[in-house]
Amino acid sequence: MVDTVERLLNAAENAVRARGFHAVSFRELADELGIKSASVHYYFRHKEDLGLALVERYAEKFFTQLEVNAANAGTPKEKVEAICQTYRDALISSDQMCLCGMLGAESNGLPAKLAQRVSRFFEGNVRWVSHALGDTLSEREADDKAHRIVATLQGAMMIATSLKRNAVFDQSISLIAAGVPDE
Amino acid sequence: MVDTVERLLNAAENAVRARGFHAVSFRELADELGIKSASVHYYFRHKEDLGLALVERYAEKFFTQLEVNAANAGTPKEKVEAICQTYRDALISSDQMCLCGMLGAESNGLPAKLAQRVSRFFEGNVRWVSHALGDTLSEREADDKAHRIVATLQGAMMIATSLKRNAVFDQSISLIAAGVPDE
DNA sequence: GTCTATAATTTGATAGAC
DNA sequence: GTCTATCAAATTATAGAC
Repeated sequence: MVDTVERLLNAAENAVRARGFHAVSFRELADELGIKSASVHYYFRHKEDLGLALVERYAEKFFTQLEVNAANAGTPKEKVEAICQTYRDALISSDQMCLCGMLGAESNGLPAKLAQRVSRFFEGNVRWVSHALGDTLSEREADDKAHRIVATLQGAMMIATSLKRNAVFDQSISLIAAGVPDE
Repeated sequence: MVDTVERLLNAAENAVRARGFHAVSFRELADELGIKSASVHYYFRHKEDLGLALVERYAEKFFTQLEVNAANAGTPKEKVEAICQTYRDALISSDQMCLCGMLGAESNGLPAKLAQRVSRFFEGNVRWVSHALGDTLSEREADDKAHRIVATLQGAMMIATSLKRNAVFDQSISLIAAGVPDE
């Protein structure tokens, strides 16, 4: 049997990405694992702790996978394609939007520390893209473009989820790489 | 004294845009208005009814304002600038993201009818932009571009909200109009 | 680690008086 | 239209036995 913490995080990530932080309860997660809600509290004393662990694990996995996808990317365009691919996998494989996209939307209703951790995820995203764009652009241009790319990826996931059509994601991001220098 | 329904919708829209549908309660809204939660149920029997009224009013206001902002827009570029301005006003004036952006994220956790109404909002958005792009583009190109523009606007609002920096919205969308035909 | 039991609060919702 | 009163269920969380 897999580690209980991991099973818990899996169930919680799934539930939060589908319905949001406030719509997920300890009891529901416990039921899914066949344990009691008191046992969930044993691993995560407060719901905020669970949220933090969730984002921590998600961010780690995301950036690790991003490095894998970008390993053979030389040009800025290839690097941007790599992050698009990383986002795409997150959506397509689970049919759910980004954990941080969900939590970012709910931001003002989350415990402060959790909201802050989520915003760090986005800062990391933007920094990665901005750096990937290379130095053919001014710092300001790269920063604007990076913000736009991350915003488009996140918005595309949300809208694809709402419309229940994953193809919308591909449509929305199809033109991203076109605007990026091919070296 | 303003109409109670309107005050209720104002309070609810504010709360939902800040924290999400599930994080808002009838009692909280009642307290804000100085009435009892039973009275809220008098106007909206079920929470789903409140949600539907919220989106209905939001969409109506949005598209009305969009037509106002686009009244003197001739070129595709000017029309796209008009929808960017409409989004911008929604974010800046209230420091909150789009009601439908929030509900779209929570989509899988909402009553089916409500989720469907939200998706209609996005379809309307995309259709408007696609039409605004004119016929210098192929239908497919216009559709892709429209999806991307709406996705970018929504994602930009979410990320600006998470980072608590409205300037991020302007940064993210600053390059949108540049890619649109100037006639 | 997992459980039972339970506390304290909140939630959506309804019945019925005024 | 607004209220009091109330319900049944759900929620986060804790104490303490095994």
